[in-house]
Amino acid sequence: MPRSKPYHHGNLRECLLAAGVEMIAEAGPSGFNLREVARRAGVSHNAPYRHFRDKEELLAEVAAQGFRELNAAMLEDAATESTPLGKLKRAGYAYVAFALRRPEHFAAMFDAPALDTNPACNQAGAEAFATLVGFITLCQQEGQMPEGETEGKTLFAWSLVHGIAKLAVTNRLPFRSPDRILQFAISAIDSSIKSLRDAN
Amino acid sequence: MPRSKPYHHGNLRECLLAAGVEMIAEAGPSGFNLREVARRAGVSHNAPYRHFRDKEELLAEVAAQGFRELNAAMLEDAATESTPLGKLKRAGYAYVAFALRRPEHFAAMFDAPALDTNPACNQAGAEAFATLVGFITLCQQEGQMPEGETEGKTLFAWSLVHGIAKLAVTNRLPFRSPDRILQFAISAIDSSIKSLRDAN
DNA sequence: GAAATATGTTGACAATCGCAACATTGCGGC
DNA sequence: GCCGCAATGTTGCGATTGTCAACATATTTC
Repeated sequence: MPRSKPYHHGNLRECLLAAGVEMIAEAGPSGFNLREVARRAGVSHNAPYRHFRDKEELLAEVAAQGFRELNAAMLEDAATESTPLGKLKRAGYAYVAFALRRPEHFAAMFDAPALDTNPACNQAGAEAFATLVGFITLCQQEGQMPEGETEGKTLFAWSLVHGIAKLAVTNRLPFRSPDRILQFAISAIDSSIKSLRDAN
Repeated sequence: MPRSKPYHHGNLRECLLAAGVEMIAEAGPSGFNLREVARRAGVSHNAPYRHFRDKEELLAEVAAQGFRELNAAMLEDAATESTPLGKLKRAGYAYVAFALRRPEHFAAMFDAPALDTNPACNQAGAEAFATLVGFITLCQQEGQMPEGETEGKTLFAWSLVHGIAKLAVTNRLPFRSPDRILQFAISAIDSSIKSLRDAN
């Protein structure tokens, strides 16, 4: 049995991450603090420094975890559709739905400054992006979208859903319920996909 | 001369706001702190509390100032075009350009939690939104866009440019220079406007 | 079994937010 | 012209937090 359990606590690193995810969900990026995370994990306020360089690094790992969940949600939702275009739409829907479901976590994934310098976070983010690229490539291969400019098309789609998600999460959209927001998201995604199909 | 100058400092409130704007530009929302703002204004660390309830309120006013600048930039840029569609495109361009020019200020305007509860900030934000609504209405009146759904169309356009701006500012777009980003923004805006013109 | 290393703890310091108490300045009523 | 009062600014304080340094303890390695 190679390295089954670390030293004292058991596996403090994972516990801290879990506590961090929990705390982000409750307090958001501004209320997030190392000492409380340590408290929740039942260790002293300095124990986290054995596993993370500083608060920022722990937060970045929490964000990375968010990207993985987002990616999983997109893949799962897309799997319920059979056509490439259907999958793409569903992935966009899942993106917005994730933001609505975990607003604080979503904020932690994108708002933190210099977050793009963390390897784990970048990796996880790139995988989520790759999922979108994959769906668009699929659309192109099956003739449901013009060839070429795959990256540009993906960035266009991503920008739209990201904008919707961000505005929704910061309460900038004039809809009262999450359902109305998702409804708007669907119609916006539909419109944008039309423009992706027609133009180049 | 009615109330030309307040009491001791002169007009501390305005000074604090200016210092706040300056500080946001340099340190961003996370590095922003009341005491440094007070220092820059040359007053004690508690003087700001006579003009703002707390740090959050000062930040909200700084954000409101940002919305006014953003709005002015959109109006100014749009004025260089004569057609309604041209104005709309230019406004979107100005939106992204503003975010690139003042990334920290842009972040302060949208990332701060519970920022939507501040009246001044809401007011300024609503005015910027109204500018967009105005351009789209104009497009509809001049027959360059189908009638109806004005708000929905505006939200669609806003979401797109906001997404581009946010992703750009957080370094998520694979472009190296601001110029390349703006170039992408223009093509994305063009695509989206096509879909607004064609579909409903 | 002992040395080295990984992990966790205690204590300290500086910075920050915001409160409370105090000082000063300008205004209105007489 | 003078005095009380409210507006404005200051000093001092406690609580919280991030992070460093020194110390303690458990695990692995030889």
